Amino acid sequence: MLDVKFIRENPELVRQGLLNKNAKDVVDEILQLDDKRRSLIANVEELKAKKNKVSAEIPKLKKAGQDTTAIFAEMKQVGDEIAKLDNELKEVEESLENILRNTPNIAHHSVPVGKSAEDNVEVRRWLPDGFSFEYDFKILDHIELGKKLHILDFERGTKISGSGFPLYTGKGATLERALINFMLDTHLKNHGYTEILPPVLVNRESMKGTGQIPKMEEDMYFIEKDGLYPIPTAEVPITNIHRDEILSEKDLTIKYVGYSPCFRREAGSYGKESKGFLRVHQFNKVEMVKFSKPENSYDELESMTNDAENILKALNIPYRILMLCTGDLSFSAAKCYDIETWSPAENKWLEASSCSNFETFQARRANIRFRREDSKKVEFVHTLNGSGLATSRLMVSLLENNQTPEGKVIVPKVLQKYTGFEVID
RNA sequence: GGAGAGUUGGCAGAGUGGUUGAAUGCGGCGGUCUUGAAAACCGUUAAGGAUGCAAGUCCUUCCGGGGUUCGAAUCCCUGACUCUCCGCCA
Repeated sequence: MLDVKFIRENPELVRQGLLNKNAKDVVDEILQLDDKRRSLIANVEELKAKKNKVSAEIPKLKKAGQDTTAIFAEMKQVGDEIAKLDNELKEVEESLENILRNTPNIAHHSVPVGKSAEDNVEVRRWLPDGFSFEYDFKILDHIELGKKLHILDFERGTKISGSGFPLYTGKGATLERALINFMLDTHLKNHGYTEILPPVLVNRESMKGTGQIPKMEEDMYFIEKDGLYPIPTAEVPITNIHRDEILSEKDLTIKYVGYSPCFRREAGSYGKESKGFLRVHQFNKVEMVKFSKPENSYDELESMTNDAENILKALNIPYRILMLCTGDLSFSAAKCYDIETWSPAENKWLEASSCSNFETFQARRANIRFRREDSKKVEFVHTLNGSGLATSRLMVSLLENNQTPEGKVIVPKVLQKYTGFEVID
């Protein structure tokens, strides 16, 4: 959520920011409502001050035995007037809040201006030693490999739950679990994160806090009976750990990492992009979340991206880093790096991670603040998160890049102590 | 699922309709004393909003929402959560 005060003071900057993000220009609408709001506040507070003053006098008058009938009548009127203005104010505030909650974050100045994914900028790429985009044997895709090696069973997954619910079997299940553990261990031991194992059903407040609601409501599963949402990412419960809290400056940066299954309806997105693992309703993800001081958040974004990259380097998977342009940034993000891994069978790059800085956008929604040591002032923190990483997309690249001409899959060295086997055949 | 009790400031805990934003204790911060520290003593210690250059002034908030009243932390309704007992159960 953007700060009204900031919009009031920098209307043109915000206007341009919204345009760059392909969003509707709501600046004037916001400013009008804000004006109305402030004038109503001035009126109603004046009346309230009067009410308070008189109310304090009444016990004294009563004690002195004076007749208070006239005052009561007058105060009744003041009370009615206050109620009326309060109602108006509430309506204005609700409209304002409604617009603000549906207005995206604006991008950091370092983000390239652009319309769509085509304008994203490749920042760097990393290829394993001896890697080539040319293969001297026929590459199988992850679905064929999964079937042949009896490690992925999409048909039975569909029988059990419906399309988009992958079933891992045998060494496939073990490999998945190994991957999760390897990623968690790396972030804990090498990158200094604290592990979290969060609830996977959350309440509405939490979904609002991280910005999935109201804008993305259609893409969320919802358990009506209990008013709970299966999480689309561990970002939601982990960021909400500190909702409505004032953190100590000395505790920042807080770095959490957690594994969770992720649930997404992906409403209306069936088709060629959705075969196998490319788009699923349930997948596993290890998520990194940071709570940072504003002045450090962009350094933290770089290091978080590196943390995710280190996983891919260790797994020997080719990847590239894209800086998303303004038009392709998600609703809440001010800056974002996508990490894409290479799929030889698809012959393209697949998004496996997104590392974003939300600045104060989520913190303002979720009311996450910290107190400065010296000035004792309270400020919003910056929140960041990044996948580290999503195993389903990663699994595509992992299987395809490690296949042999005979159609076996070599388990990457770093995973072997987790899997207990070196080859899947 | 059934019955009951509760939710007050960083924490503990008073307060059942009228200067209560809220006693008291603990904790935190500042000071006096001390070579330093402890103890003791004194002071201070919520967040948000409106207005103002500022100092300040004012408003809101005692779990959330609604109501009664001239006036609500206090009374009524409702929702969430916590605890105890019973039932059920990984």
